[in-house]
Amino acid sequence: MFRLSKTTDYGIVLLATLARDPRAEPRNARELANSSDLPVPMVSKILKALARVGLLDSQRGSKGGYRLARDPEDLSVSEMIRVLEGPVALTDCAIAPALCEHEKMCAVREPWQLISRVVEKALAEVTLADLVRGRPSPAFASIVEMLQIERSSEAGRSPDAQNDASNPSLTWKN
Amino acid sequence: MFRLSKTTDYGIVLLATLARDPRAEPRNARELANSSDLPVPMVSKILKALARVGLLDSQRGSKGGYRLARDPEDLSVSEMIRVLEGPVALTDCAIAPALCEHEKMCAVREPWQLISRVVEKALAEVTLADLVRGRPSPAFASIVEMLQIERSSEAGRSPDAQNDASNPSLTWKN
DNA sequence: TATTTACAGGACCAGTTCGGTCCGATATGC
DNA sequence: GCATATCGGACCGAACTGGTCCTGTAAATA
Repeated sequence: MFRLSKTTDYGIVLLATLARDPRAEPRNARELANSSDLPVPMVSKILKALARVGLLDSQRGSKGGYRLARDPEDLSVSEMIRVLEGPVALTDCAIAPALCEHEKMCAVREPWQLISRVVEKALAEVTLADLVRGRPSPAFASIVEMLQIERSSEAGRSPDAQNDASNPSLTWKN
Repeated sequence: MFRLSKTTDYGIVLLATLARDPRAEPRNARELANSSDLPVPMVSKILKALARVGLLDSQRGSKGGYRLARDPEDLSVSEMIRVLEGPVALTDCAIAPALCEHEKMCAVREPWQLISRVVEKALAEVTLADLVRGRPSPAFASIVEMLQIERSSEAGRSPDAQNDASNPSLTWKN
């Protein structure tokens, strides 16, 4: 139903938890589960997956645990979703045209490809660091601003200039 | 895995098929299945769903069938998705905060709400008429243009001015 | 070296969703 | 009245999801 899977959802929460307070020593599954209020076995499973795809470094043995493998500034939501549940695309034919046997007579393949890329790019403008920082990047903020302007354009260009898109103090809320 | 369900996918194809050549007489499930290259029973099921939610008018009996109930200009992809598989939101907490029991300690709820709304707005900028017409609306085209500029901004503002966003001849491809 | 801690890599399972099929009831046109 | 065609719903098997558990192994410490 067009939702992220719980694995991805929790995975991003865990990455954010790790990014929120960076420490030298690794943090184990139990500790991360507690600070994220998630079930330990599930967290353990997701951490394993994140380590396998290279987003986390794992260390075995006593005092072992997980550490972020990447700079939060260089890890986008788009990439987190991609490694946790595959390419960001609304339809199969937006990944690779050959995946859809109806492509010959399909009237909407090209639109889906473009739409998927728009969604993917928008998600690429949000980094793990943005999530933790509490406000979107200027690039994402300007997308937000643009869409709002586009939507309320029939309202006659109301002077909302004080809420400038380039204002870096824009928060995630609203 | 962050895909539209086949029901939604097929449903939009069917709506596009209906919008592509508008006729006075209704078209039945078999005919629509043939012109869309989709299995008849599935098509029938989806058409029923589309009629139930009001996107199609159905007519029973001989020479019966389905007809678009709405002007293609006034039916957005966002709305098609919403009626076929629920609200456009990447996480449960982006629909209603109360749906998530972890909300108190969740660091990423507000970002998800904003991100979901961005995706929803982008999808709202594409109408059924746009899908059929073969090119995006100027509003959607400018989103595309903006994201591309944003992405290649480190390339030093290359003079791509001939590919203006407001150029209405922009196609869905690329 | 022995012990403890903690991750790796599986298998496994119950519940739900999804794609897909079928049938009786009902409404319409001829 | 009869043929046609949708409506509404039941139904099914397969796949996926969220979630649990167990065994093996690596690292640190005493």
